[in-house]
Amino acid sequence: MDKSFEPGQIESRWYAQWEANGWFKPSGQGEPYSILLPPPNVTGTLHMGHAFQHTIMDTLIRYHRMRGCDTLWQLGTDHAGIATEMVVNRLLAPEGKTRNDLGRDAFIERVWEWKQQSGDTIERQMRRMGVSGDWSRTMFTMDEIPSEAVRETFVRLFEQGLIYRGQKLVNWDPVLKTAISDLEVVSEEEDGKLWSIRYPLADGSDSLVVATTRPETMLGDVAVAVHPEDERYAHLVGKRLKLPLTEREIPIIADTYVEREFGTGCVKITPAHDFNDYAIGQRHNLAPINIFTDEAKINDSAPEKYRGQDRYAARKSVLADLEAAGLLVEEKKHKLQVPRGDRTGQVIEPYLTWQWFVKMDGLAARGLELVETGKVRFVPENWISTYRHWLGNIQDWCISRQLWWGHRIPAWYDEAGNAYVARSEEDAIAQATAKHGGAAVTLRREDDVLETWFSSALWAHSTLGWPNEKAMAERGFDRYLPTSVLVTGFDIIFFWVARMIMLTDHFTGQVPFKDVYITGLVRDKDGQKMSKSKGNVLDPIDIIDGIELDALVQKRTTGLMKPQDAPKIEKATRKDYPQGIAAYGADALRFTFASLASHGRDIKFDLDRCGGYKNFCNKLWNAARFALMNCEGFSVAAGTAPAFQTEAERWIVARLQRCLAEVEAQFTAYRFDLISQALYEFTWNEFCDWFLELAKPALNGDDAAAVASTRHTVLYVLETLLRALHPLVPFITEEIWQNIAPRLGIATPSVSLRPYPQSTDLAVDAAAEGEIEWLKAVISQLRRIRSEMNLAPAKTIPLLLAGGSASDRARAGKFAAAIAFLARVESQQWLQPGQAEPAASAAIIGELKLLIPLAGLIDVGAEKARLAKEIARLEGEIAKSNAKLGTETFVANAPAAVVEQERQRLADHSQILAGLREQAQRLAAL
RNA sequence: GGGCGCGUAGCUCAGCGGUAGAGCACUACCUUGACAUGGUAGGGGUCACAGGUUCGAUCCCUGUCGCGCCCA
Repeated sequence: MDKSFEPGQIESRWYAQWEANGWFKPSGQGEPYSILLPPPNVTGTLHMGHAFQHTIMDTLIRYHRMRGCDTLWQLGTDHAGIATEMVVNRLLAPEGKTRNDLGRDAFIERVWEWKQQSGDTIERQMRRMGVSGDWSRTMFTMDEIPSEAVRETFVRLFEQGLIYRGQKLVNWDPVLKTAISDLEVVSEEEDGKLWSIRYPLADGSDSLVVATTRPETMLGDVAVAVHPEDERYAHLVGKRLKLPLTEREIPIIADTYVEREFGTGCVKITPAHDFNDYAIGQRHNLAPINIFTDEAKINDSAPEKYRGQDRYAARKSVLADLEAAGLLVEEKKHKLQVPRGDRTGQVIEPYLTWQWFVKMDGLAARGLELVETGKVRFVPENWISTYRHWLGNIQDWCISRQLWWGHRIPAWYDEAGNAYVARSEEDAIAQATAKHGGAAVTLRREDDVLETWFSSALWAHSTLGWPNEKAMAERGFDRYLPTSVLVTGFDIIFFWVARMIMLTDHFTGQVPFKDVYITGLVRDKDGQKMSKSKGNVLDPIDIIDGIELDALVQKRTTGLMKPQDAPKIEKATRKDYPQGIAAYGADALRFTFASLASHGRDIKFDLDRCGGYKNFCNKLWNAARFALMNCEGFSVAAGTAPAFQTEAERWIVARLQRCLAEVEAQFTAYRFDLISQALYEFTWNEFCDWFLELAKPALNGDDAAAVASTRHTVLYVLETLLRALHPLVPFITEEIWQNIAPRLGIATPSVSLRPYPQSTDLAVDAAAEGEIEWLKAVISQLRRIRSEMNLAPAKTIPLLLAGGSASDRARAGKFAAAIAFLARVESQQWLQPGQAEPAASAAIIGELKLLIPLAGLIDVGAEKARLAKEIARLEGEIAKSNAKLGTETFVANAPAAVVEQERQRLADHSQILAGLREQAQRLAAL
């Protein structure tokens, strides 16, 4: 093995072998354990959020696979309607073409070409992360099986009366010219203006003033509303206004929606262009007037002079005309919430269109019930309230999108506009013919497609073959549904988790998954969301492979929506990463993600932390080198248990047992941070820092049995540890394991095929733990004296031991070699009772006194100061204990064990204090 | 306005009714033979603030302040 761990050389090699051997496929044996991959955009690239979640899923899958489960990790990709269509639109732009120039079929052809070309990028990147899913059964949402599921679902829901077509106000992206979901609209505060406009009464007797941030929409006003209890306007309610710039008259109505304090207390009502106004319009039976085209230009419902103007041009014209008419009262600055599409960044227009909807009330009630009754469990469980809140206030789900890329809605229209929903065109024709009394009809297929989340909502059962019985049998529908756990972010609880729960239950009677583990969102180290426009994006692959500064700057500053931000981003990048990014390797990155996966909602990613875990990998690597160097020519037959000859061996096994018990418990609790912490601490602080150090004198000692046993135990514990770590850091553990396993006679081809170590496999020897804790205390005390007395590390010291119990004497004898080696002690000698102590630096452990003679080594003044400090500390502790034990209520009310513990602490501290005081007096007498 | 959550070491975060922890950063010493991506020792916290419950509160309750996110 090389002197240091170099991740790049080993990762690709092992991954290829694992995959080629088919080890990621379900074994078909054991208890089923399955996970659905939230399908990433097929033409996208891997980002930190994916890398994080994939790490969690892979760790769970590898853990359960090693525990003998029949593990299925269902992989797949999503067609991502809007996102993909936009990318292809952008590709067409340089050719000077739009999708309409190509026509539907040719455009879709181009999308498939693009998918062909870029579609495996993210899958390649997932392999770099070590993702051990079953690639052989990966699915794409536009494949035949999920497409059939989509058609079948749509038709059945329609037949059940749960899908309908209706005209409603939706969020409209006027550039993409499609409806988008509420959840794809991001409202942020922006600088705008508030205009006050005077509306005269129709009879000319009076006027009132409305305030608006969108004056152009006045062309579609159908009323002005005031608060019913607003005395200022009470006399006007019911009267009519003459709407400026148009010839229309509109009523003044009263509605409690109006906030009296806002603006003038008069609100213009434009039902076709505002969600609140739409609701008011319905309450007051006012027909909406739509004044926009699908591109947000003024349409023919408005006075002629404004027709064809873009919404912002129209705003200018309207304001100019109002000004000219003397009706513009005021213009002032105003902050307002502006809704923008999260894909395009365009200002979204509430827009009245015909769309397809799923009725949600019944489905939502059932979805709620499944979670409330624990059929689906949220981890952490407080996410239930988010889920509950959304389902409790749910609106019907608008599923149609005016796009071309996606599942085309299986509906056909006749010339009269009647819709026929059917599994095929033949069925639709048959329905239409029947309706028309057998007369031949011409049908036109619905142009719209379904929104992407519609197919994702079926993902749990469609990937298992539903509704095709043959496919269901082949893919293990009965075996793997419900899946074991869904790992996903809280941002898509609504988009995806809730819809999957509702639809999988509705069509299969099963929940899609038993647990939902909700992860936090990966942010940068300052808690900022990572985004291209902020220029703080990290690419997981760059962390694995490393990247030069210039290349990183280049990456971050190209393709920006606002190219003017490039200098700022470049500057920040050069400051944050003056050396670029080093290659940390996939294992370090995975371990970092695991250790950050506490149950919070933000994961602040700090590269320094990743550096720490790369060092951890190197530590493990070198521990293995040590083991191999000391085991040359040593091997045992398969299945031979170590003899655990020495206390140190029995101690490390006991510590390993406790570590494994912790890991088991934390896997159950989905606490990957605590899993990684337990393994990190065991590996570094116990195995490396103490066991391997204690092994050195044992391996170099004269006791042949101890040498053999220690060698065996080093290998045994290391092999067990590698198995325990494998689900988190698969590459490095495989590489090391391949070197270790043959020494133990293990012929298994991969660590991933070995059983996960269980705490119950190992014995805890409490006596050995006590012995080694004593030894650690002695060595720590001696090291502390050495350090505080400024003794050079290489300098050896003589040690005198005084007092002490029989067990102290036995232990000192037994561990003489370890003490000599680890504390650099050249001689060890017991003072006889009554024998005078020389001037010395001292430490006390229970009844035992450790003395390092001053002669030539130690400065008396320094030792006095050291003692004084330690005495003061102990006095503080003792005072605290005394105060507690002196409180009657404490002794009376606290649990006996707590009181006893406090007494013991007082006794221990007092004993040490007495010894140190005696020592201080002795020095004072010199 | 409604809801959820968070304020613990310089930074990122665990913890949780009974002696405040980790990683990184920091200080001193050390290139000894697994590892300087390292070793040894060390410094650093009135656990946001104020009340309350309790023998005992960083932890439970209430309020205040500050900061996020989601929904209106």
